[in-house]
Amino acid sequence: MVSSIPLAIVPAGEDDSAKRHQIMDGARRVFMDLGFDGASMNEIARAAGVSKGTLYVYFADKHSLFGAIVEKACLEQGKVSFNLDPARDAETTLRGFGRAYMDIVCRPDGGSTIRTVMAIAERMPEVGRRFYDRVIAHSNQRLAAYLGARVAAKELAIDNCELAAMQFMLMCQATLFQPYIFQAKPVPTPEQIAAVVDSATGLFLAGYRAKA
Amino acid sequence: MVSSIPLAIVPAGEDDSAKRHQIMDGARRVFMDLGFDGASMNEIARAAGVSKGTLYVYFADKHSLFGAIVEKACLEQGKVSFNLDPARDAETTLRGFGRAYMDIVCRPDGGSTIRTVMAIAERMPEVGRRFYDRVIAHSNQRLAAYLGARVAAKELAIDNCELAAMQFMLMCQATLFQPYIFQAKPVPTPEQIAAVVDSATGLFLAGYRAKA
Amino acid sequence: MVSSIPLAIVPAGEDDSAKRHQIMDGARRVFMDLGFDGASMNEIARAAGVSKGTLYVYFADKHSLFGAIVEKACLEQGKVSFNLDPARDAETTLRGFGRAYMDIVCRPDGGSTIRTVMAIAERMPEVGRRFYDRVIAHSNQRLAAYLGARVAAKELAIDNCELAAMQFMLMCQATLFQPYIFQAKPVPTPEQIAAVVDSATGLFLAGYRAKA
Amino acid sequence: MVSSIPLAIVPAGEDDSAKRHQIMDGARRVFMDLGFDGASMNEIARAAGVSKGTLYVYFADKHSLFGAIVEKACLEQGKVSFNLDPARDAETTLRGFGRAYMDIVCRPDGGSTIRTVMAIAERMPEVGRRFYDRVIAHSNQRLAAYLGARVAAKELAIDNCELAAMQFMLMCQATLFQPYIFQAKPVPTPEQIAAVVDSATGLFLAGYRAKA
DNA sequence: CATGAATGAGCATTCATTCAT
DNA sequence: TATGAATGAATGCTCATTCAT
Repeated sequence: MVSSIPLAIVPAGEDDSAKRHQIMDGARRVFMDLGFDGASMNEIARAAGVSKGTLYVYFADKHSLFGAIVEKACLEQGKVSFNLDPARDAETTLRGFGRAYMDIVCRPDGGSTIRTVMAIAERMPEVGRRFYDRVIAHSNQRLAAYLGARVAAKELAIDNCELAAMQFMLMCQATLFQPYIFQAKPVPTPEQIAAVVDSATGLFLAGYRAKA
Repeated sequence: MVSSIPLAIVPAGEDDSAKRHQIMDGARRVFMDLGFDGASMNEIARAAGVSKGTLYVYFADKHSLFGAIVEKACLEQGKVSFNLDPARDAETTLRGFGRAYMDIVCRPDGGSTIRTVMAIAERMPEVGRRFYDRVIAHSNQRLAAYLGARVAAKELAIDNCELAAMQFMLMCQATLFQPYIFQAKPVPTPEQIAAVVDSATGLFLAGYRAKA
Repeated sequence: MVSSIPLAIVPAGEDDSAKRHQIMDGARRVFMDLGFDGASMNEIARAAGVSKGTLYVYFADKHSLFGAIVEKACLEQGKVSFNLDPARDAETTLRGFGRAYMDIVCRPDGGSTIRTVMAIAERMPEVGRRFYDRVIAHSNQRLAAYLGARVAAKELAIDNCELAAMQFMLMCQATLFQPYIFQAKPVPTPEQIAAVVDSATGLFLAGYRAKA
Repeated sequence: MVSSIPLAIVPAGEDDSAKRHQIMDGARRVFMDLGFDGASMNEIARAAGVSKGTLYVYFADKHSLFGAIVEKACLEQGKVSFNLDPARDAETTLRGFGRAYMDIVCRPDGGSTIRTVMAIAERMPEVGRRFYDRVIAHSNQRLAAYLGARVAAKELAIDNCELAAMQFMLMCQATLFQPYIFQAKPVPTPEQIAAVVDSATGLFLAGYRAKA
């Protein structure tokens, strides 16, 4: 009797199969709209266009699926390229960074990701921590590195670049992000963002520009 | 001698009954630990030390109970008295305000409240909005009013006091609040808070102190 | 030591206390409107204007209260006096009886009693049986007795007076009672009743009048 | 020889799935025994031999399940074929109809259906109305049509055939149906039914046979 | 006797997960 | 591999009943 040797072996990296992507796409929409508890596997299966059983072929359980979604969001948000050319002057660069940063933060599913992850952080601390490290701290470090370069270039005078970077990032959110995420005001317009980012840039440079 | 006059009469408003407080205390802990969906009425009853049925004597349903708890948190957080004497100088006042503000925000159940409310804001917008108005916007307005007074006193030069107040409040959180709420770092120490608030105060005044 | 002899002893027949009546009145309305299962002790207490606890002072439980209500309804419906003078001629008497009978049967709470008792008869057979005996069979026997008298008076020729009485009573309901109780048609008007009773009387006498 | 063509294909309409029937069978027994409120979904699941969850795969909720059962009972009771050949003589036909009709009404679950539907009619009027229309009124109309044919054939002289049909149907129940449904007497024997139907037929024809 | 706060078993319903096909 | 029918534990909520006052 001939033992049948399979002609095609599933590649090890089948993790990236189209089906898996399809599931994650559907799941992301449902999780971000309804939160972890509000999302049902039924709804996710429907949104992904697969059967409920298939969900469990690709993901061990609801937690794993959610974790994978957040991981992917981390990857994507971490990949966003800001123009942080160390040779570029601070004012232009900060203005540009601020607007790009706020665009991400206030993008419908950007805000939802933050909200959804924050919501579950108490019960899934590793998910929260990972999101913080990969998205927030990562952006912060990139901006801090840029600021460090401008300090070296003598344009800026900053003691603690990470703190300064975070100060700038948070000032860019002032009056915009919190009302948006608490559903008190609609998503901010580009004009509102520009005005707040300009104000943040002004205040930042007033304090951190190197003295002549 | 027979005393037939009761010395203490239970107030007519049952809203303040001990039982109601007891339930809200237990429910707050459970809601803040597990989120709205994660908290079960069974668990809440156990935490409050009453039967499930009793919960429904005092609150119409889970939403009402949750709403009452958020409302109470709003009230308490809104009642915190900051020393915002309009005659007091900005540096001292901002330092004091910043520390007091961060103490509230980072108090174990302060952060949990913010997280829990933010988590449910998409599905219970009125709860999110109310929390934003009563807690965040309210603090912001109080600080903005103080800043306005210092502008009038010629100590500060600020265009948009509400924006400036929010910028200050957010800078006070820099590197502290987000890691804490995403479970990436433990609750900040008073020393950490003091350092960040000092930096925020310095940056703020560098930009907003009236020119001689 | 003197054993204190109570000055007022609760009379044995305290069953008829005003409170008891008050409770039964409220309970009857609720039971007849909502059925046994649909009626809650809370609603009954409210309708009766007493506290829930008081209900249990007078009645052991919900079943007992319901049983007492039905018993009372039996008593009342059994006491209704029809004009069944044995000397009166059959046509007039049957017409009168038929209308009076249908008035009772279709009276809002008459129908409700029948419906409510019938509904519960499977689970509380003794209640159903008792209602049948005291109300339906009883009316039937009274009419049968009258018919017997008219047979003796040679006006009628009937073999089985009980069967004949029941035939007449049911014919009086034709096209009126069932649609009413199944909610297919509103409660019949006196004119409708009169017409149906007249037809029943005609058919009855055509068959049972003694031949010359 | 290999047969690869399936001989029986499952029909597309899941409405007729075996599981659905199985559930309805179990549910019918429980609903008819305990009434709508008395029946619990737990009990129904047990009686049907499926899990509670499965109930909700096939029926949206308890009301839908109950409605489906009543609907099915309507269908079945409406489908019963009476021998109402318009050419057949009235006496034979009425006797046959009366017995068949009483067999249905007094069949164990016939009475239970009537009782159960009547019980819920106040709170689910559309269910009550539908049962009346499909079962009671429908039988009545078929008999009325037959009577109309015999009037045309000059065998009978009837003014209002629907009323006459109902009179006959109700007379067939005399002394049998009410005691049975109120649990005062057991289900009638065929002999008892025959006797009562014969009496009803006699009375009916005495009044409605066309005069020579 | 009368109260009404408190109870907890029971209800209808949902949903993450499994498994035969 | 993919399915979707089936499960049963868990949920929010109700209500008959009890009992300290």
